[in-house]
Amino acid sequence: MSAPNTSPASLNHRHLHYFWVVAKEGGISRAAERLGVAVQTISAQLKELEQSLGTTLFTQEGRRLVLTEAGRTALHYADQIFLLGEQLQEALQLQSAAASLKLTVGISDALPKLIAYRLLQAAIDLPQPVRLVCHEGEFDELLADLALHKLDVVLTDRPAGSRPNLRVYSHPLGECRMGVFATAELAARYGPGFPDSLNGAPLLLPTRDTALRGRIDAWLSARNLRPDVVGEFEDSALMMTFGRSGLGLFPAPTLLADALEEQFRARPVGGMEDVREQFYAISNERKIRHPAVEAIRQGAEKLPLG
Amino acid sequence: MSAPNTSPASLNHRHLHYFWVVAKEGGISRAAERLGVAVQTISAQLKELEQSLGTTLFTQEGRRLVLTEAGRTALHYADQIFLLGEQLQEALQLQSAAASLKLTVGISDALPKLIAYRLLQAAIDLPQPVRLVCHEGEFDELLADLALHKLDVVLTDRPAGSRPNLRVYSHPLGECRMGVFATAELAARYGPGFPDSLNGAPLLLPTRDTALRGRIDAWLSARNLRPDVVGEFEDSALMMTFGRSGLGLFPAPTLLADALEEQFRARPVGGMEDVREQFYAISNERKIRHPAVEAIRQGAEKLPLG
DNA sequence: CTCATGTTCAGTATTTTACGAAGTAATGAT
DNA sequence: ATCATTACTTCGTAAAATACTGAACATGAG
Repeated sequence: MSAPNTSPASLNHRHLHYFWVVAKEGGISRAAERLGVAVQTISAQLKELEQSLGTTLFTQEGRRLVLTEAGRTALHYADQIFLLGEQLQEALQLQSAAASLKLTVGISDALPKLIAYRLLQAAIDLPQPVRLVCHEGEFDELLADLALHKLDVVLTDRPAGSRPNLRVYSHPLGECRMGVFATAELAARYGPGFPDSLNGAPLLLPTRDTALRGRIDAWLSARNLRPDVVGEFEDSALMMTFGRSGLGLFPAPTLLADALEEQFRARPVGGMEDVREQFYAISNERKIRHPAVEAIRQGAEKLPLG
Repeated sequence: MSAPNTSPASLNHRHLHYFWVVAKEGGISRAAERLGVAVQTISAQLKELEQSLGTTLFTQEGRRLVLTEAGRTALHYADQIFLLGEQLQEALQLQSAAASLKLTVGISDALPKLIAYRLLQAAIDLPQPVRLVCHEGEFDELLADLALHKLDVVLTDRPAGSRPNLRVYSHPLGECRMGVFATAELAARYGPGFPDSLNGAPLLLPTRDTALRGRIDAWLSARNLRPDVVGEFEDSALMMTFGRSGLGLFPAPTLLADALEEQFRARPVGGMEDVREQFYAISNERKIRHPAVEAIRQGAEKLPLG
């Protein structure tokens, strides 16, 4: 319970400030001039301060005001108080200048790194500097970290289903058409006759627990295609790395065609109509408060993802 | 034309106080309860503080407010600032409690000590404790010290005449009838036939530079009395001490009859009609500001001096 | 004496602070 | 899922604190 307010009504900073300036300037008129305030005002406020403190701060000696003993004591404290006030403002100014916004983001393994990069670009491009901390991991782990506030946001390829104990919100960021890619050699062999050419073709796929895998399986079976699944990967970057070595064809966002050519020497083999990879930002709040996360969401709207 | 305002508008103490309490209480609602104001008020003032500081101090995490890094810095300073504020008030409270009012008084030699004591009684009896510093001396010396602010007031038996370079003000305190006193033996001898018995009687008198001496001389000559002036004294107490030894009769305020009997074994010999000793307080100010001096002046009005 | 400084007062304007009502979010219970 | 609860915000207006004008007055200094 709050104590019976032994603490005397906290002293008025404005009054103290006037007192301080008057003491520094050595007179009410000069203080009034410096403060841009009428002398009567200062005189009255000084009186109120003296009343609230229960002491007289100045005595009129001759034609000038002279600090009393109590006044000198008060001035001593006021000096320190206002010094601290200035230091506080300086400290925060420095801090905010140096303080880049910190964005701790979890990136789902299944999300192509390049997509993640393009999404995060919006945050990096914010006027204020952003310090990015990226964690990669499995979807569930990331959600757990998010709930514990160890992450500000999770970027992933699917919304967070309704979970009993987890209160998280999925913000759709967009989607992107998928295609099949491979090394130039494999592309030359399987490109013609696509998609029928996929029958028996060596194919790398995401693991079954990803959103994308289900859509690809559906797409294949709708066309009665039976590729030879030579590898399954949780991490799409790992899949592409294997694909680069010529182990098999692999699915990827068509959007990334150029980047895949450059980084993985991969050529497009064919498009997978209807199969789209979706992207979500998952946060703890229905309404996104973190400015960098909001930047990501807004940036995604304009991004040519699909 | 708002200048770049290098000097940051001095931060609002009230805002900072609200921030401080919110941080301490861990929430706006609890802070509002403790401060006895509405939550909206605090919320708004917090926003203004954040704006004025250019940083956000709290983030809403779930349903509670959590200090940001800047907020923690600000809290650190606020702690010190409000600690100082409390200390300031405490210090002044102690100081004013212990700080007895200091009254430096000059007492003219010619003024009877007992009169001085009775005059000062009013100051001593003030509700606030008074620390008395008494200086005795000659009238002119005391006036000089007064002008130098080494004395708050001079108690004397005459007003300060208009002096060219001295700006002092005489406040009449009252007057008191005079009588002639002596040891029991002398009183028995000279009492009968008073005042004619004074002819040839051994008499002690104040020196010629006192106000009282002039009046006594006038009184004597008006009655054609020629006493034998066996001693002149600047200090009335010294005169009475000699009188106590039986050296001669001496004048004194009739008011002090009881005290003279007790202290100096002196008996009244007779009264001196028309001779009165007057008392004045001399100060540097036309209007008395020193509360103890004012108490003396007021106390003298009620005192049975005459 | 005059000038500079400070006090006091009355009446009014401006700024700051406060609050009621309504709204948004997150949370926990049914 | 729906709903009440808690916590905070926003908006518009009311109350309070602060400031100003203008004028009279006190006092000490030159």
